[in-house]
Amino acid sequence: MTIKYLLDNSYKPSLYKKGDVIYEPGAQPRAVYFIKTGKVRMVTVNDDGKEFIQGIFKSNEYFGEPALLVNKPYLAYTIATQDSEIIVVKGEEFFKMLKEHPDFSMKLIQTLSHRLFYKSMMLEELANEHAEHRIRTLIAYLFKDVEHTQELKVTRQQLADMSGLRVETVIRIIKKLSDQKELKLVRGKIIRI
Amino acid sequence: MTIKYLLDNSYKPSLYKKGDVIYEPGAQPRAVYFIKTGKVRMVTVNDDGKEFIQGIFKSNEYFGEPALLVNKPYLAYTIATQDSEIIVVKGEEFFKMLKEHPDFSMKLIQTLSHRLFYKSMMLEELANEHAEHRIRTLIAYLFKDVEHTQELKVTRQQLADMSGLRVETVIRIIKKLSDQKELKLVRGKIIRI
DNA sequence: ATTTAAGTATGATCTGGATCATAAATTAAC
DNA sequence: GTTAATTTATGATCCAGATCATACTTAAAT
Repeated sequence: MTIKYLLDNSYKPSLYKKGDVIYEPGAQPRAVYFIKTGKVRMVTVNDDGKEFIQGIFKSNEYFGEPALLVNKPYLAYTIATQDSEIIVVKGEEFFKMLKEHPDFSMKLIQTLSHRLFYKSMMLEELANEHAEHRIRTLIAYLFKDVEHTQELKVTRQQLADMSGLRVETVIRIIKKLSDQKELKLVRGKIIRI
Repeated sequence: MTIKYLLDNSYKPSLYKKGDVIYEPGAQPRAVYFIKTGKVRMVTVNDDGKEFIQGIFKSNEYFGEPALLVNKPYLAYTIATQDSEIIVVKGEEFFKMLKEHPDFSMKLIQTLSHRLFYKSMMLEELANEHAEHRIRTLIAYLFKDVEHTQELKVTRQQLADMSGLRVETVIRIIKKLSDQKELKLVRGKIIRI
């Protein structure tokens, strides 16, 4: 719906190549980003260079609004994980869209609520649960998102970066879950059971 | 603004006593809660009974919208931490408010964005940072909220429940921060320096 | 004013997951 | 199709923070 609106109104997408940084922490937000095609990851990086994946966004989704809306510098990097076409909508235009399209405004509220749900869930996991529980929850969540496919297209490293664990730990746990027949491994890929 | 609107329109608050549970995880959301007076804490509880504080809400704030907006069962308990007057606004009325008051809708978007910011910050901390860093960040954040007062009115247990650490660990770290003159302790209370 | 409860304090021990190291298997690039 | 780069795999060691135990201090009930 919203992407359609943007396309219909002849917004031209910018092209980002795999690995390109769309914005960095500390930068002042001036726009909202609608993904026409491609995929990005939003990551915070600590002093040791360890990444934490705050979110993954794909085509027909948008990102970067919260910082713009509260007018605070970005906390995270947003990086294209593959070549992507992204429509960059200037702040004023975005606010205008919100004002003139109450249904879009409502949609945004729901989107933000969804993200809050995910973050609340992960906070609980990181605060209170052990590695195995975290990975179980995360995998269940990721599978819910792709009901048609049986295979998860995430690496162990990505799971680690989403759960605050280390690759080795994730690898060991997935192996264990596979031994316990909670999932299947085919050539390293995680298959739902 | 919003509370004023509700009061002007003669909404009657419900009374909750300290310790009362306003809603529980699993329950289907039917309302949004505006705090007239008092304070509540929103907590998730794991299988071992360990609490994680997802948020604290005080007078003139509201809570419970995300679950209503995405129409999913609550994830957390919300519990009055002191006697509170709370205006319970039914779902339909809340949606009506959103429709009829675009400025309120905009305010909500900003509120949700703020909460996302906080949760992103804490996720990064819990995923990547050690105990001392977590407590430093959390204390700085809490102090920012009360610019006038010099004393933090949170217990070590609350800090533990917000940071995913144990009381003993929090106590030791605060002692250390005090030794390093990063804060002052007066009768156990944390004072800004 | 006293009892009771909640919060702070500190030492000793234990452990889950990090870290380090090394190699095999997949996938991507040329 | 071969080389290079990721990703997966597995063992050995280490350590931050959890856990357990016990005591003291401050605040809240009665």
